[in-house]
Amino acid sequence: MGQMEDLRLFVQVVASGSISKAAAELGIAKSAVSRRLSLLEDRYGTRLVDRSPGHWDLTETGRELFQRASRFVSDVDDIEDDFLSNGTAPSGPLSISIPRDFGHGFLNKELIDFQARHPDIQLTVDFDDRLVDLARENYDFAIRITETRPEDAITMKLGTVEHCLFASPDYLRGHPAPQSIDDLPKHRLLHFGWARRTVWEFQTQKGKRQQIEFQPALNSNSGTFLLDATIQGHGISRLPDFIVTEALAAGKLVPLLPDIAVPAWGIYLLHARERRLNRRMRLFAEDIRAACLSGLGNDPQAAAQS
Amino acid sequence: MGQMEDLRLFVQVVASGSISKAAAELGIAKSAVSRRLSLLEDRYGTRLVDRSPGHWDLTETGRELFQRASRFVSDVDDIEDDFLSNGTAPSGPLSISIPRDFGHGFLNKELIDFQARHPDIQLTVDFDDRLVDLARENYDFAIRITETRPEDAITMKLGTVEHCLFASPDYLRGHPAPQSIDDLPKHRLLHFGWARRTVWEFQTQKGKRQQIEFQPALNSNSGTFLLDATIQGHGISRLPDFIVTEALAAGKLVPLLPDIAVPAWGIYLLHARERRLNRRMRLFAEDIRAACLSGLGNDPQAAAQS
DNA sequence: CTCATCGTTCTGATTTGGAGAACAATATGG
DNA sequence: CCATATTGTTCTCCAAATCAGAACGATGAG
Repeated sequence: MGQMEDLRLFVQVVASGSISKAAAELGIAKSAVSRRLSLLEDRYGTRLVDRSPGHWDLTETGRELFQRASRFVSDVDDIEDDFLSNGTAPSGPLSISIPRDFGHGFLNKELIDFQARHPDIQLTVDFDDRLVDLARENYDFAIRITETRPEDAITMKLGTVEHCLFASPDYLRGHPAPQSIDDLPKHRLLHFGWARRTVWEFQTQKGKRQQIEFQPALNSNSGTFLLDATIQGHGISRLPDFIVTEALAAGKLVPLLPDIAVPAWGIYLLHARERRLNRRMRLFAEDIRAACLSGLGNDPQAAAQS
Repeated sequence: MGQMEDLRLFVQVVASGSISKAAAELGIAKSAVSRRLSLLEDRYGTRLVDRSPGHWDLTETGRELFQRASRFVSDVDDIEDDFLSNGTAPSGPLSISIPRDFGHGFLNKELIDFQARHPDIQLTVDFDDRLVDLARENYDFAIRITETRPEDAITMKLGTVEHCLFASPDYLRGHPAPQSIDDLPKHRLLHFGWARRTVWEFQTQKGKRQQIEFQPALNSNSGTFLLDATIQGHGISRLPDFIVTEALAAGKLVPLLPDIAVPAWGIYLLHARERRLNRRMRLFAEDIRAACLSGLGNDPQAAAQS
């Protein structure tokens, strides 16, 4: 980063009125915002914001810095806007591999919008749940939703996916809803993936981690398939929010153990290690990142992670 | 870095009129300047400078960007100037360990100037050739001049020190000057360091690496001592430029094999791995780095490395 | 008094950017 | 016309910077 970027962050922080809010708006951790503000204050040898939990007060120096820095920050934004549109339209191929369910359920609109904004980019979207070999199969990007960060590519974390436990009302008529995590193995559990026996991990309201080990009643790599199976009363599944939105709204599914937290999976944007980002890739990455940050416009209530 | 810093670099490049000159003025490699300019052009999707070896032409777009970016860059510089002086004067202890010869022969003026500029900083300068233990001995910084980068600390490379071979005219009256690297082992060689047998490495004009192995006639860790010994005709030594400047000017020493290159040693600024830079350290590091970049003002002819 | 939320600090991991080598391109001088 | 020097470009590796996330302290509200 640089000192100019620090001034821009300062302007953002003051405009937000809190470190936590600024972090959410910027899409970075609040520890990073706190740290950079402190470094700026250290650099200038003076406090710019008097703050503590529940207290926020811009100092006289901070007020003056905000006033002066705001002017050039908007100058820079104007320059960026003008020159980003001033050049030739980006063109050429851009190929993305996206998990089927996530793509259809979450990114369709965004992908179409991106194509509309950049008609000269030849966008290829491959809906595929395989772990593609980015370099060999010549993808620019892949999106993956996993519990652990992929290690064989350069990854950008776009956000997280919350999971919940669901069952249909029909299933629950024949099997009383579980009252605790320990009750789960007594049920028919539908697992995303392939495993003869597997482990689901949870976090209780008190922060205690707990696992269950079980033999899945059903295995599949299709979230849509698992959704359908769950709706038809085949058992309890653990599914990401974006898959179940409609079924929940229609009353076809019921959330279970809502006080239990399922560790979120990360949404990662991957590209091959040796691939430097070109302009199309950068535009796509920025759009996708912004979309995930704002909850993809589909659900403005979705809060940015912090 | 960030997009604002890239615009600042662009302004600097245009003002310099060449990538090589801008690199020298910025104190970074020309590959880095070339790279960042290309990335900026890639980002805006248009050429900002038409350039090739010997050719330099600002495009229309580049001209406009330069004009607009120049304004806010000077705004930012004004803010930096005002706010850096606006705060309380930096104060507190700052302790540095510096090799004796390098410190006395090269940094005295700079250290005094630094103290004058920051009277509230309690500067402690320890002229010591030992490899100090930064953390245990509580130094903020150490400066070291070595062939290889120190690995047990965080290092910033300040510059390089050129070495040459020297002898006194008196010595050369009794021992004909070496005509080639192969002639060297026939001479009495004075070595900086401690070694029963050691190796000196050279690079011929054609880029070929060549070594000699020999038993030093004299070992010492004091450049001053080796200088005196060389002046008194005890043999041939390999010494850094900053030690021999006066003796050369006075005709007390004669350079040998001037077409032969001695691999330069690096000047490194070290601080303990677990030590975060405080304001005093940062000010010192910036001053020292700038001083080394400009050849320490003692020799304006010294060109910046590139 | 307890709980929730905010801000801070620390550590490990990840990303970014620079150094340097190698090479291509171009201009100049012999 | 050829050789050399200098500039600009590209690539790879490594160092440095920065971020994420965990843990903890502080503060306010109920």
